[in-house]
Amino acid sequence: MDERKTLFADVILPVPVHREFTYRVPFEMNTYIREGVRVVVPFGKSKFYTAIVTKVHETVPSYTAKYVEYILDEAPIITGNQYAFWKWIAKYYMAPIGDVLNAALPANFKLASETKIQLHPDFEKGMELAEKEETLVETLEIREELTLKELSEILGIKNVHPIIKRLIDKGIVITQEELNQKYTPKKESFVCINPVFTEEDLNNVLASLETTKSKASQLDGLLTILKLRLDTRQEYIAKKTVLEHGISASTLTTLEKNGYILIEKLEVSRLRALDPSETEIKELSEAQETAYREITESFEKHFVTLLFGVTGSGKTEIYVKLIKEQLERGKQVLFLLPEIALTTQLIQRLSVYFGEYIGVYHSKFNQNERVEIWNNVLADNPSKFRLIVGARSSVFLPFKNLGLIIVDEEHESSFKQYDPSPRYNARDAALVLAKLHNAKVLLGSATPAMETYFNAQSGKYGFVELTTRFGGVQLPEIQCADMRKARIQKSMQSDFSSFLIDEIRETLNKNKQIILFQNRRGYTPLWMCEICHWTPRCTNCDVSLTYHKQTNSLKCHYCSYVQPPVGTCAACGSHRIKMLGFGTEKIEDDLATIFPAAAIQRLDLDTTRNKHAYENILNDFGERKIDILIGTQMVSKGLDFKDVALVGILDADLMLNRSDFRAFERSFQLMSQVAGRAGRDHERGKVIIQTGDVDHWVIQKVHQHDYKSFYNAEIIERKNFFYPPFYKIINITLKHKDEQVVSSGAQQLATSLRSVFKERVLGPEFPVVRRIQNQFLKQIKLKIERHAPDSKIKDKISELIDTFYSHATHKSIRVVIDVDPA
DNA sequence: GCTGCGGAACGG
DNA sequence: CGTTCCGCAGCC
Repeated sequence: MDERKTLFADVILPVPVHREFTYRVPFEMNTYIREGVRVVVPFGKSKFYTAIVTKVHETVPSYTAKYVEYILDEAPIITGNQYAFWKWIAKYYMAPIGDVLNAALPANFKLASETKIQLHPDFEKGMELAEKEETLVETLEIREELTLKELSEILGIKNVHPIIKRLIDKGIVITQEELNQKYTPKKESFVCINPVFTEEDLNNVLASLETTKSKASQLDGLLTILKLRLDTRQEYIAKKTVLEHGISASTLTTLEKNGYILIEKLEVSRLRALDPSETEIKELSEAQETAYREITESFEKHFVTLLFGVTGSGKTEIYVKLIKEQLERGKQVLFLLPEIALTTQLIQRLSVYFGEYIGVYHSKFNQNERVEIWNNVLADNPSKFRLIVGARSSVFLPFKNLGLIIVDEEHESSFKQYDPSPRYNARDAALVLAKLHNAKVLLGSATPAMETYFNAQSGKYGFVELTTRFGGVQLPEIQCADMRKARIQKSMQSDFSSFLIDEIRETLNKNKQIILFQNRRGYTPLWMCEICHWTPRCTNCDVSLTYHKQTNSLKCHYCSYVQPPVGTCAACGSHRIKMLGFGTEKIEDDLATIFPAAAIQRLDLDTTRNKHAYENILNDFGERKIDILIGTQMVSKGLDFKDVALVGILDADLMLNRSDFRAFERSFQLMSQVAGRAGRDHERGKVIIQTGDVDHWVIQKVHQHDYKSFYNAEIIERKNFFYPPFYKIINITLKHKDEQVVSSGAQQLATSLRSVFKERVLGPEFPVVRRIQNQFLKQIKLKIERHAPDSKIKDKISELIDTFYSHATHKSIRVVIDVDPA
């Protein structure tokens, strides 16, 4: 009787919707349906999607549910902990659960159907057709099937549905939903000795081959395979390997034909095995040893601990020891890093210790590779991928047995995702993940986020400090170049102070390397008519265009708008257009004129578009093929090169004058991190900061390498102005193409929020850039007390936004919510 | 009155 | 998100 029960399944669909959907389970699936498996379900009029089952129950819904089409997995591919984690992300960051699913699952786990158009099998020519119908039929005769997108391109029509409907009615075409399964295992050829042969048979075969000269290559081949089998202790030898040993493919074919060997295609992993090695962990220095011991002790009392260690203090070795200990206990470890720091440099360092135990997971990995890592983590495979080193999205892997999460460079803003939704912070989410697994968290940084240091100070987190640089190298000597003075004295050479130029020259003479940092790409960010102050602006966004010399074009950094440079002022017709400001491109250019003999390379978004560009540039720098590296933020992270003797920060004011509440925190972090690139080996490095405000307190703190006193000063500001860590911020941005609509909408939403949250509501205001991609923006900020009931507040906000949307005039306004903005 | 477009509603 | 429905503008 049990079999006849009517079951229903609640599922999450990969669409940006907040709720789950209920489907009916066909009886024959009753024994197979379970929580955490993927199912294929119809959704809407004609689509099929992969969905995740979250609950199987018998509650009959108030509507007639559609049936589950089929079940894709025998066993769950997501765990109960993961579901809880997804729900937390959705709730805390106010994101649709479908968006969380999309972020969490590798794309190849999802299959979606796509509508394809085909000619009706009974269609015969001769019918009277309209021009567009004729074109379509002709194309289908050649192409057989077309997607809706292709069709719309061919016909030059945006809405193709009416045409298709007409053609279906006339019996000319049919539509078909094609499901595309994406994950395919990778296969390679392997050879093995035919297992029917006993040892004795084999000897006979060898002996017989030996007697005939013409069979020498066969003998050679067979012996090679036998040797490889002995060496590797594997029955199956990769064909590739045999070929590398000088055996020809034709020999192998002959051996197979004679029945001596078998050649088979076997599934292989796409994941390159890292060179395993049995390196003993480097002896920790006394300071490291102490820190290690303190962390272990701290973990007994605190579930999160901050490791505050100056740049170059050797945090990695401490991590290694902690990871090793967890692995020995049979636990999984997650090591989170900002995307950009996931360079081969660090992975190689770790692979020396952990070899095959490491799985690397980040955006440059293709979808098939991600599925493989996923499956291995899910299986809690005891010999593979025990340690996941990854960027923010690796918090979504199906951990079963997590013992420790390390978040290195925890202050990095790139742990926060903005686009697409969910707008989550992987560092904060990691804490929740760890809690679910009863695992420990170690946050590491030389310049902790204000929130983190605050929590460590208040005793919420454990705190361990590492104050000396590894090997006793001194922190770099930091000096300021007073740009205001330099400009008055006219001692500038383009955008460089003579002080910096002299230092660069001296460094080059000493045959050392230089890193120059400027947080702005392109050539010049601003062109201005000297007569009337007109500047070329983007037609879609409210920003001025940046000149890129490389492409000789004016580009918008907010949308893809590009236009040729202008020679005359569009407002007054004058030809006197001057360039203001400077980006990495201009620095590269000017420097090449001043130091024609130096090898100069730029490292920014524009030079790292290709997959391996970043790696290649770093390799060249490591091999001393580059003397001067000029870059944006990219140069501030994880670069570890011993011959860098000088670091120049070209425009500190640019960072300090930004209008967001984290401007000082970011400036301090960025400058300290860039400075840390200097003098990583024996010699003390030098850092020069160009600024118009040498007395600026933040610059003073950077100069003194004094994070704590920076923190103590900044924390007062945060308290006085109701900012984190004392208050949590929620940004609500409204977008609409009509400025009037967005303004009045924002005003009304702010009023309704204010009725509940009172003075915690700020705005609405135009953000710094008030129009992006032809959408006007208005921003409302909420500042909520740290200890306020989070869940209740978010429910209330959602409710108010729902009410807001129920007004006809607001339906076309897009509302974007960003919780804890970076 | 037809066609094509864009906005809004909705999916189970 | 993708589809569908609906109202509207432009056109003959």
